[in-house]
Amino acid sequence: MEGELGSREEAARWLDADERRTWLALVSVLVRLPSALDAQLQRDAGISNFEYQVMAGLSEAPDRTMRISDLAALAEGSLPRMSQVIARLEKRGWVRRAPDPGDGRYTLAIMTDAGWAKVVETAPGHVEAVRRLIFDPLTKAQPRQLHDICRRIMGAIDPDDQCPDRLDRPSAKR
Amino acid sequence: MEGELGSREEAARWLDADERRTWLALVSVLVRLPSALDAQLQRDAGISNFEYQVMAGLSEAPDRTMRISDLAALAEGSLPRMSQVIARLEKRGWVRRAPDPGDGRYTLAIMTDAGWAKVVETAPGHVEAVRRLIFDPLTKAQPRQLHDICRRIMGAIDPDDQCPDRLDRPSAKR
DNA sequence: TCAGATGAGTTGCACCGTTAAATGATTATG
DNA sequence: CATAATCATTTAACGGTGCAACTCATCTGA
Repeated sequence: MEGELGSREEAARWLDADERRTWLALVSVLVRLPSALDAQLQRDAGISNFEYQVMAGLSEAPDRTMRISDLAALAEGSLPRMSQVIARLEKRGWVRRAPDPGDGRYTLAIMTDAGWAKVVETAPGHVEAVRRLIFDPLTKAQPRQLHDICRRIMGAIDPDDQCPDRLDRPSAKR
Repeated sequence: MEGELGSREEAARWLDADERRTWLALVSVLVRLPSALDAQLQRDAGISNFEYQVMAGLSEAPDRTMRISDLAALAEGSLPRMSQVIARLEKRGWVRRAPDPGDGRYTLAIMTDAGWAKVVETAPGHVEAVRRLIFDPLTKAQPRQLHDICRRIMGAIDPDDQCPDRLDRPSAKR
């Protein structure tokens, strides 16, 4: 059991040299980009990237209010995780909970004024980081290429869920 | 403190609509692709993606032996993390430890025959997943575009570390 | 040779995420 | 209308990761 790898699994199609280079480069980005973004937010705002995404999503919702389950879907996280995140944000005074008046099974997460202020304060630095790490180093044509590539990969991962359409800034109020 | 966002931080440059779409698509990939790859490995082989990267890296080293610190650098993980991963792999009989004869400060991680067998057995399914999720949905031109984009982003994150040059299969022995 | 400095690795602790079971509310069914 | 089934959320137990403190080996400079 050592030579000729692929004796079963119908002789897997290995990656060629170019594909391997591409794959390794992608893996690096997959590992380092999230941690770089997390580092910026943690350092400058004391929150995680995930927490920021939740805050940003909530800040753009009507009345800055959303059901926890919708928020979980939006931020692509599990329900228990979202429950804990909301608990943390609530403890910091940025969000409060209320049962959904229409259906008591749902819990609404409501962003407080302090939460809104936090997003407004945090967003510019975060967007700046996104721009610096992603858009600045790319040529004019590459963002479009990247977009197409990401859509195709997402299509392969999950034919449904074509990435939620959400803004990434505190919705310019009014 | 609520309107006109960006009163400080010298009026941040917001993302325009195209950039935002690209950014959201990339975020989805950043979240879902690693978890999809993890799911495949967990389901078919009972190991995490990170553990597999470590095993794969070790399987290609001379004598299937590497210093733990080099392995940590290769897999882009911290030293404590690598120490624990090696401990897990050792417990499963796939790796053993030995002090470096040349310099007792280093510890060598040595892949056992069982570990080699595990990699040989696991690799095809993993490569298949990589191919299915990434290369199959892309056009002929896109892998090269993706490679260039990733290199540029990595350059912005960390001008050094131009992603380790490592293979991604059990090096065909001999 | 010996005390201190450096460096690899490990360990303890806190935090975060996942999974599975528990809770509370609502709807379906008899 | 009572009971069961379903759904959103929470809670509990467990595993993995980062950080800081600790151990041990080696090197440095008298």
